[in-house]
Amino acid sequence: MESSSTHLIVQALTKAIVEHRLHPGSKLAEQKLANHFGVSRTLVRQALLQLSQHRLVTLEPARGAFVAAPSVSEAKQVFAVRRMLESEMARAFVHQVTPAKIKALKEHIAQENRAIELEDAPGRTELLGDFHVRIAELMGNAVLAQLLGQLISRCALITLMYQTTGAATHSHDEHAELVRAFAAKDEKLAVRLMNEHLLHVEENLSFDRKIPSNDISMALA
Amino acid sequence: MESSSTHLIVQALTKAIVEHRLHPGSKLAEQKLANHFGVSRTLVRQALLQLSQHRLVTLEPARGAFVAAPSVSEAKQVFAVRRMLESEMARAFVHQVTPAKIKALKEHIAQENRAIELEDAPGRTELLGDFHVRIAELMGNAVLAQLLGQLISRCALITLMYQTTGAATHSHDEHAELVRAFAAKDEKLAVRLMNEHLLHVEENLSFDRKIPSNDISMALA
DNA sequence: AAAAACAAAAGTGTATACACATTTCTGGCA
DNA sequence: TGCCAGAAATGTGTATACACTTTTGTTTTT
Repeated sequence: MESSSTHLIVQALTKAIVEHRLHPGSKLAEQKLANHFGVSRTLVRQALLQLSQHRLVTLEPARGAFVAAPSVSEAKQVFAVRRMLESEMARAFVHQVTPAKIKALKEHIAQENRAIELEDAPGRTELLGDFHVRIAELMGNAVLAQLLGQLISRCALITLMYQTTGAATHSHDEHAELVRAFAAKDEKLAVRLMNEHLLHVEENLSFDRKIPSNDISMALA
Repeated sequence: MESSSTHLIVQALTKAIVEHRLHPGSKLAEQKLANHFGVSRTLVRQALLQLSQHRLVTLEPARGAFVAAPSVSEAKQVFAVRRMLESEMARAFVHQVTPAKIKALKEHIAQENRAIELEDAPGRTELLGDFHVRIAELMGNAVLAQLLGQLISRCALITLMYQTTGAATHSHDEHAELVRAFAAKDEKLAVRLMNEHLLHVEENLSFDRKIPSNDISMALA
């Protein structure tokens, strides 16, 4: 893992965006970020470039960087891709389950539980997303895990805006159900549950809200 | 589409890598590239950073950039992801075929044909990969199309090294078969053909070769 | 002659400088 | 008052500078 200065900035900004401390549309001025992180604009620019590739920020020529505000249609496309990818991931996972893997997933779900009970919204959302990445990791497919991670943080920009506690516990329940299907090695059921789960997540989003912009130094403090 | 200076460099290098004019492992010295493109190191660095995110180059701290040399296991993971994604893409595509879309795919296949007859290896490989991206585009899912494009150019680093003319025509035939299944709206067949097609592509790679390094100015001339 | 130590060269990592574009502010004019 | 024009301020885009690291080549030592 690269732990360069640039990477730290990327992580910090990603966290701030995904945890919704930086709102979609907010301007990310290079010098302000540079001051905040105590580095030169050079490193900030590198970080912003990376984030724009992850689609968490958009770069407008000669105008600067802004926190991305994915359109409804883009969000739906991302979810469509997730359903394609993850339903097949579920199918493949069933064929390689082991007691250890089930145990790992159950532990993850226990963590989700804690976050939900504590009403820890950022931690909750992170864990709910990581569940899917964890499956990919347990399959030993790093490429899949990384891809999924990006898709999910891209979704997070949207889901976090609208996901309520109710929707969160619903997701959590479906994760548990999914793990039971895995444990039973029931391929068809697992695939169906994953598909429905993702459809539910998507349905629970209300695609029509206004989001106020925000100040950088506030959000990163 | 952004047509900034940086983007032009990314495209030029991507093309050179995918077309195998720059061999895996080759050093990409910043100043040499800067001289070649007539810009400063700044822009070259940005381009290399982007390419490293696309996994076409690897950045070694304090040592520089090198054309990526994906490991066998990484290649297999990429193919596994492609099978997951594309078999479901095929399924979804069947449910939204139109005569116009079939026509578009047939035209693409005609292009493939020309490239194969002309023994135009780079063009051939590009077209064979683009076939899959074209499907995603016809589905109107830009996210899917972009994701697939990256996966495929990542594969290209490998396939191009080992793919023979024979394998290429084989791929081409399977594309045609796939389109027939689409036209017949035969979901099961389309999904199966796509899966088998990708398995064949993967099987046709021989994962044990030596690749010589290469010089920059030669390759880009 | 081979290996180790040192010196020179080349290259990367980060900061800074400056040209140019955009935004914001101000003053004049209708 | 409201609006437009122009000027100051702010901010981005690219080049350059410089410290530090790696590599390469040379000399010394065994």
